[in-house]
Amino acid sequence: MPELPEVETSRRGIDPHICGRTITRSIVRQSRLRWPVSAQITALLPGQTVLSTRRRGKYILIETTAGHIIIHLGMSGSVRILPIGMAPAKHDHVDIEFGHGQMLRYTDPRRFGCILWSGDAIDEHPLLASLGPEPLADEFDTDYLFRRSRGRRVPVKSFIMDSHVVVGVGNIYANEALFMAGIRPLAEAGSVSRARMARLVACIRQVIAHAITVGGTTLRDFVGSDGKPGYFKQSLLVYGRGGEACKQCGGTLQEVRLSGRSTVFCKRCQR
DNA sequence: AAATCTCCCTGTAGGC
DNA sequence: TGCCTACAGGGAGATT
Repeated sequence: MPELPEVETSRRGIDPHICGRTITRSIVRQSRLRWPVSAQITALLPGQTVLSTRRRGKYILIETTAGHIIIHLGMSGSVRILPIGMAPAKHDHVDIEFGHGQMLRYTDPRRFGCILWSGDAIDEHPLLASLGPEPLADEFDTDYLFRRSRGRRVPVKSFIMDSHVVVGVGNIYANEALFMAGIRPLAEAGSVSRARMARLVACIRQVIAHAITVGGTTLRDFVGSDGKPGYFKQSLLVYGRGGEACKQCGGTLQEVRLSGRSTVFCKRCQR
């Protein structure tokens, strides 16, 4: 699934192809995504010019002369730049065509993503307004995470996966970061010491930063990802390895379900 | 307020 | 081999 690094890689990939370009037409073949595709995508976009793109959490924000397009890739979504006229495949739900003969094509088999419109101040959009800091931003530090965690009895894994606490930490990275930090996923967030929170912050930043550096290779040509970028398999320490041997101590990795998410950890290495 | 549950959807893996 | 079912997962919104 597209994690934050893939989303950022996608944004960087489409940016030079659409910035400064004028939209000539939008085609919505399937409007039933996470939410219905906003009517403005077809009604308002033609004639507008793309001014810039940026990313907030896992949302791609495309600024146009009339407002912003908000795109989320869900867990199976992708965006590609293709020549206008290329026949759509089964899950190619939306095309945004440009005057220079290219189009932005949105594909999403499981339709957990969304394509929405915001005509007003984008930062005040309900989906974006209360998001936590970016994991690589300066404000995501030990003080911040420690302070936010006090009084919270939720498992620390759920805590760091809460986008209101910090954005972009998906299930894979949460499992990996907690293993790297030596913290049990089910520990109460509020009971994790400041020193251990410092390690957790460092590990989250490290795993995300690493994934961004290698993420570029998996999506470089913007052919749809199959959801399992190659770099994952080889570098995963715990995710998807329940029942297998811990790479650190050799013990058997435990696997439990935590709020519906597969959670893997080592009883010996994580306390 | 905080924690937990539900739901959206389909490709894939596993069982028989 | 082929069919059938269970499962995975981001994350908002409802519920407890």
